[in-house]
Amino acid sequence: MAEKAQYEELIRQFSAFGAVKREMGRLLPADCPGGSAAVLTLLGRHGDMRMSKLAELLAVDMSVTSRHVAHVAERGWIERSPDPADKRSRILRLTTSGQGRLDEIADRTSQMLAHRLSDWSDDEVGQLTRLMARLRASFDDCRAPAARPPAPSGDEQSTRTPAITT
Amino acid sequence: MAEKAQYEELIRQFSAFGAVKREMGRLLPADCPGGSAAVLTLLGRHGDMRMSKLAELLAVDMSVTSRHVAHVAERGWIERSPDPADKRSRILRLTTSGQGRLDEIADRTSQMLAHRLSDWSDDEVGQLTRLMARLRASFDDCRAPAARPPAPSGDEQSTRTPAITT
DNA sequence: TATTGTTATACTCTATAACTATA
DNA sequence: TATAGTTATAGAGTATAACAATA
Repeated sequence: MAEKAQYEELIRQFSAFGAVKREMGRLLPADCPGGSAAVLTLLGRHGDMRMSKLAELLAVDMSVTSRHVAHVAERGWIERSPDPADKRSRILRLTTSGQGRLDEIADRTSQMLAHRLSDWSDDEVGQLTRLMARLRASFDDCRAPAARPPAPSGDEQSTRTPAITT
Repeated sequence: MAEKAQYEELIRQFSAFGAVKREMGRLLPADCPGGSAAVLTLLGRHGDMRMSKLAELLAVDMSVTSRHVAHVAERGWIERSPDPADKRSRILRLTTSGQGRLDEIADRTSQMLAHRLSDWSDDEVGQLTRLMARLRASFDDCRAPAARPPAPSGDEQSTRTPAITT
């Protein structure tokens, strides 16, 4: 358990991280903004999946996912096939064209990082990756533990807006 | 120097970090969005400063800084006094009210981190903080590097993508 | 002519809510 | 009634460009 000053310093780094994120975004192709790149990356990483699964991996609302997916589908980078097991669902699949786009993006961003982090050791890059993954996990875990959050309004975090309750 | 796969994994963590950032943003007061909180934090941390200095610390365009500053000034959290040395400039200063607001925000965010990172050691929090600070520095440094990186030898126009050929 | 700061405009990302079509 | 996905709307953040006042 760290001290308050340490948390405040960490929070400042969180805030400053936006500059890094924007710098990365600048080298994306004009027709492939960050949201589209994230969709391609996750489909390339985890293979075919449904909208709901993708929304969970993106950690955004399904409505947001739907827009990003529509954008990449319009450009032919993914296909949406009906799910035979559930006709409400759609299975997302990377096309050959989408794979090419993904490769291009991965090349650009990797080269950029290789340049920017040229004086980082292999181990340091790994450390940052691990710590950020754990950070994300620590935030995800706090969904159901019996702690005492300051605002006990009793709602579960979901990837989508609740349905109407009438 | 790390391998490409390692960079790609790091990039995925960058993308996923958005969820953490949004989670933090949710506990900010309704009248104090992230941009305002950042202004208060930096003024509290570094003391009085001019717009241009604040823009540099925020790592955003001055036009963006101007909007954030206007927002907090309207609420009486900072004061903008004319700079006697340069009448184009304005000196920004945290008011008592603004300091109170800042304390409240720092309390909330620190408590939240203390809760989420309750199983992190003091040293781990420090490591993440240091690595993120270094990451930011590594990006800042690459503004005018006269060095010749090994990968790109003759290819230009990596940042700017031509318009879509409809 | 250059710099400091402001404002207008546009674009991206996000969440909420309402809607459809299935289950 | 509940779930999967879509769409409409609104809010926050950002960058570019045009502008005013001053250097």
